[in-house]
Amino acid sequence: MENNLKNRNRDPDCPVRTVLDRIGDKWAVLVITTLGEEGTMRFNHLYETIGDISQKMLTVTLKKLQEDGLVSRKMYQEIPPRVEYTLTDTGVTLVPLLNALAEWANANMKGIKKSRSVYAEVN
Amino acid sequence: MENNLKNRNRDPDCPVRTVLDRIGDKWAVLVITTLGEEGTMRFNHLYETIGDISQKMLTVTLKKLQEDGLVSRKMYQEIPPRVEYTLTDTGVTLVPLLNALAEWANANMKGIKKSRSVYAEVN
DNA sequence: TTTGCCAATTACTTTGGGGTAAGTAATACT
DNA sequence: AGTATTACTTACCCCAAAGTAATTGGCAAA
Repeated sequence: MENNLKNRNRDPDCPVRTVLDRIGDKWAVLVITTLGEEGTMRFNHLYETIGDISQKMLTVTLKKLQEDGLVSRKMYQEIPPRVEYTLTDTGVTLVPLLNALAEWANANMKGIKKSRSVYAEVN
Repeated sequence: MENNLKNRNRDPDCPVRTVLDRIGDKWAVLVITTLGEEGTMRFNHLYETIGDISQKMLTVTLKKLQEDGLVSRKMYQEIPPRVEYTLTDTGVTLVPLLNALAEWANANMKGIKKSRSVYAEVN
């Protein structure tokens, strides 16, 4: 409660920013919410479910999420290769927050779109 | 509940993406949470409170938020000019969600940083 | 008369996110 | 022999987002 706004915002280690670097990433959010609904998934399953992500961005995003300990990766020594991705316990705790945002989005999209079109008319 | 994941994700009007376009923006989040704490603020007050945003990005961000109807702008015909920014009712409803994310960030930053450093060592 | 204030705007440059396409390893199938 | 599969990696390129720095307008105070 007694946080100093200025200090918080200037802090290079600001937790909010640390998190936004990941959560603000559209692909990361999509991966987390998708894993949150489907549980464990293989690479191509994620790739097809998300639909418009490229392989490159999926690889990059998964790597970042592993790095942060939000997603775990399990590789099977088989041919053809099999790799499974699952949310970690920490990752799971993020899902309800993202879902809350999604619900907010659903509830407010109409108003936002209307506001945008009104704004566009005036300008 | 019976949402089809694939359809949802391929939908160009997907609410989640519509919202992420704004919420995923680091500056927008900073502006909303700052206004959420301080109430009405003038341009320079926001500028100084956020600290490391440029005037340009603050202007651009405020414009986007107005466009979406999340922030209202009130201009006084005075010299030197005075402009006040306030969250709209819709904008206010977003604050607790963003604060929840901030709390999550605070609670999990330590773990994330540790995970990152462990990951860095291995690779 | 020069400076400062406030809220921008403009011009210019840089960064990097993200796309496409091709390549890779190792094996099984035809 | 040739092709498919899986989970990537690599190389190359583009464009929009964001940063920097200078400028504006109109008035008041030093």
